[in-house]
Amino acid sequence: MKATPHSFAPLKRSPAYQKVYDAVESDILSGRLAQDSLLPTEGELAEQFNVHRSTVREGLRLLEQAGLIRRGPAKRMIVVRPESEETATRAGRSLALHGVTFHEVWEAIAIFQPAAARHAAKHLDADQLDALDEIVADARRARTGEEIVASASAFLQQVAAAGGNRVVLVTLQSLNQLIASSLEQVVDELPRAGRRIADAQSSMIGAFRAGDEVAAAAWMQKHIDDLKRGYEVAGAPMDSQVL
Amino acid sequence: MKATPHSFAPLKRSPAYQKVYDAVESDILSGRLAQDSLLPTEGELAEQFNVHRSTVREGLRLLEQAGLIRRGPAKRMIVVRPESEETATRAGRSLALHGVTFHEVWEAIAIFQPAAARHAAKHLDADQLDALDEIVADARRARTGEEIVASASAFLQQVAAAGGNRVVLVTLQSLNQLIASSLEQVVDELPRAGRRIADAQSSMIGAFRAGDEVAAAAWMQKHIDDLKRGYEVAGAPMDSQVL
DNA sequence: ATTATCCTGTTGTCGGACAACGTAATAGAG
DNA sequence: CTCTATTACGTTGTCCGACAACAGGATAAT
Repeated sequence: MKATPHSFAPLKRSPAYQKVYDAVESDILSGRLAQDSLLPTEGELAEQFNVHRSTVREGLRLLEQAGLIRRGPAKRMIVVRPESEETATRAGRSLALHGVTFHEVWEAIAIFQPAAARHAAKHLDADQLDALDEIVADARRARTGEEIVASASAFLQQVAAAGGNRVVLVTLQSLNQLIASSLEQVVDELPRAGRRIADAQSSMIGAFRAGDEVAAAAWMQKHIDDLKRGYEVAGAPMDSQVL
Repeated sequence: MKATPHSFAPLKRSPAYQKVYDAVESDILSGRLAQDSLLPTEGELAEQFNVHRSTVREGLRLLEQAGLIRRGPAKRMIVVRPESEETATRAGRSLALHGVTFHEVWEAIAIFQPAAARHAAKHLDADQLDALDEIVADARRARTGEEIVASASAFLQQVAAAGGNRVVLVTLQSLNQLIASSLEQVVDELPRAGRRIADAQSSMIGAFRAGDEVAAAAWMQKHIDDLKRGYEVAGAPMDSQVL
């Protein structure tokens, strides 16, 4: 046996379009390319990098999917920051691909969202409380399952947004997105649970107004249990995969 | 005023490369394209979709960046599932780009991780407890900041993994990744806090063994406070951006 | 049997071309 | 002179065709 004395890294020669991506990404991350600024035209980039326009375009597609650039005015590409919603979508899809079940998603929400509610109780301001009232009003008006899902999702979202912590918001956003997509599959059976959901939301708002963290968390727990109940009543199996 | 009677959706005609992406993505998500299976060659795809190979390639770049395909043997593309660490990294970078602060990340963890600890107290089995003991032992042995960060991160990870809920795991993974990268910036000052951290971990394990949810959550809270303390002692500003 | 060599299929890159589309500039109507 | 219609132009989206670089398998030579 020769016994490899030292194994060097595979020494990957990345293709040119990757180099294009790296170069532009670097300039975006470092701030040399400001947000909302227009990217040079494909032709200019091709000239600057000294590669063919097709190659530039492949790099642009990478940047596009990475969420770092977007079509701006006149079809030109502009630099943007990845929207949290997109990131949430991507994260959710990744989980879905791994075959996570409704139960896992629901459980994760049951764990995290009450904690977020407790935090929200300390930070919600008058405007945000009004927004919550609005959402509950919508919920009570809701007749179809779609509307109920939408309002429940909006409610959770609003609570997550309280406190102005973007990390908390994005984290819960992806979870809410997943649970919503699951609930939408069984919307027809949800109107039954609509009342219970709205009641829990109302009680929670009461706790928020009183600044009662413990009660807020408890009501959130109940609210989330109601979501599961709706899912179960619809006869959907808890271990079915989300998507 | 003409008064628009009804505004139709912008009716976006997506470019062909986007259609290619959508078509392939759909087949991957639905499972029609199995994991690890080879994608048809660019030429074949071009023929099937009836577009030019350049167009196909742009679509492939989108799929590549989306993490749905990867270069396989003989340079051919193969179908893969996005790895959760990758997703976590991506989510983290997105947040970093939005300029989230250390405080936001820390706060998010302070909100979520104790809740996860409470959940873990109900699900940790003997093996997992042993693994935690191992981690604490490492923590006590740790001299450098790097080692402390690594063990703290491993500890949080292990707690997140308890209960076998992948959604919980992935969610906390990205947060832990972010906080770890911040702490690594100030590792030199961390050894001071090493002892406190290890003590909190030990106490938490005790609570886990006793199945005491409340105590577990409380100790986790303390543990996370210690992480912040370490950061503060290092003189790093809480509102500094993570990266 | 093992190694060196050629062959073939695919990707990476290039050059060029043209239609579709938006924007900005220009001419025309009031 | 303002406002609308039209034209001209710049840029993207897509196509065509071509070729070198490479990896893997088949083949020939040792």
